[in-house]
Amino acid sequence: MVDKKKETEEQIFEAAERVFQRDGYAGARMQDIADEAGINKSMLHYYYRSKEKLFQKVFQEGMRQFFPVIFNVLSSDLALIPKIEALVEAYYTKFEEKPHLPSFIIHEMNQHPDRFKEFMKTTSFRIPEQFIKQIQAEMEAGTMRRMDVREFLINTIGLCVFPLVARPMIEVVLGINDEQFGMFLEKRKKELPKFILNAIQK
Amino acid sequence: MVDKKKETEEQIFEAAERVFQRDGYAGARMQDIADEAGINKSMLHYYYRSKEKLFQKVFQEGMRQFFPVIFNVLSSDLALIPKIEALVEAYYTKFEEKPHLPSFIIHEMNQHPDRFKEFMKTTSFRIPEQFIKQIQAEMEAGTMRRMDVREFLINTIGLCVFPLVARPMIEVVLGINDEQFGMFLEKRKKELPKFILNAIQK
DNA sequence: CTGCAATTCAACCATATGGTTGAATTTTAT
DNA sequence: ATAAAATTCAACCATATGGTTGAATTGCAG
Repeated sequence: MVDKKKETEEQIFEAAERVFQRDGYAGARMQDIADEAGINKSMLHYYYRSKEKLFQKVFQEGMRQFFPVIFNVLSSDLALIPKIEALVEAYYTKFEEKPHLPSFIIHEMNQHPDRFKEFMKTTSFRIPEQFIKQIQAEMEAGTMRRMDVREFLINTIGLCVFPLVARPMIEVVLGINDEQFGMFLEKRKKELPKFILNAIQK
Repeated sequence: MVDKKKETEEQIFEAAERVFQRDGYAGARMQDIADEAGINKSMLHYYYRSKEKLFQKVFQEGMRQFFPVIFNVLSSDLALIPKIEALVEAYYTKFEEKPHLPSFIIHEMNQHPDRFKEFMKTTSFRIPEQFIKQIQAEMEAGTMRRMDVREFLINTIGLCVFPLVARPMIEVVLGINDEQFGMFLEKRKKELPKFILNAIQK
């Protein structure tokens, strides 16, 4: 019966993930989460005491999916070029399942910047030391133009994330539909690394 | 009295702008808007019939500030390099006054993508023809590497916008505070054009 | 089979929220 | 001064929403 308990708890959590990521904290309804989980509202409070607590879990789990995707790749042993290719690839495959995650993180971090910063610090999400050294080595060796590593990282992440959070805008400006957007991202997987590599080449 | 009327209507609108852009549609409270405007709730409904209607105005005005910033610069007569510099400059000075505008637009466009797309179409926000021709000319002349114009535009906008919507994340990852973030953007005004120009150079 | 713990559900409660009304007061244009 | 418009205020309404409760049901160990 412990198994069954875990199962239900898990179902609720996954439902909460979908609803919160789609609607945001303020827009999410506990009833919607219950419906999505196929259970009754009382269960939500039986397992998680309040909307706030349930949200915290969803948000923190979202963070754990959002940042390690980047940092794990960054701290790998790959050379610069395959590393950037892997980073782009990781982004665009990871968020296929959870398309709302990037905009969710961005929206909620802006709603409660202090809480967000606190969480980032306690979980020690940092720029991997390994990556900083790698970039510096490339610059020393003259295989990459000199620039601020942080600036480079922000640009790279921004280039990956932006299309995912600006999807409706991109669809209308490019005059494409949802299906074609998928193709656009596929093509982008190949084009974006070129753009980034060109930007840092001497 | 027409003047006074306009004045109050304007005050309400500006208050609504601040509250909606900060809290989003779902998070905004009509009472908060009334307080912010220094008037009472009845006035909101006297001038704007409902939360929804007031929001529509705020959102549409936000769009008119967000897109023409880009498109006016893009369709100007500037050469490519000063144009990119002007674009970055325009972004980072424009949104100093309304720091929440970019994340507001992104959040709400994702909440109602169809409504958003409809609005974009009726107001005919498009990639300026002038700009497309300019880029193609550069590529013909061999002063720029061949790439998809749309891809180039999305990258440029993404690079401008991302820091503005990911501010808390950037502050914590770089270990800086709000004041230092301002300096970061100042420095970025100079660095970003270099990055972009390098990325499209042959 | 039985009793206990886990689980479910419907009904309910208190509050927040968007919205309305109408009368009283103030401001403004003429 | 007067009429029209603008503004304020308090009270009110209907609904939505987060949260609670207790009885009923289910599942499992003994």
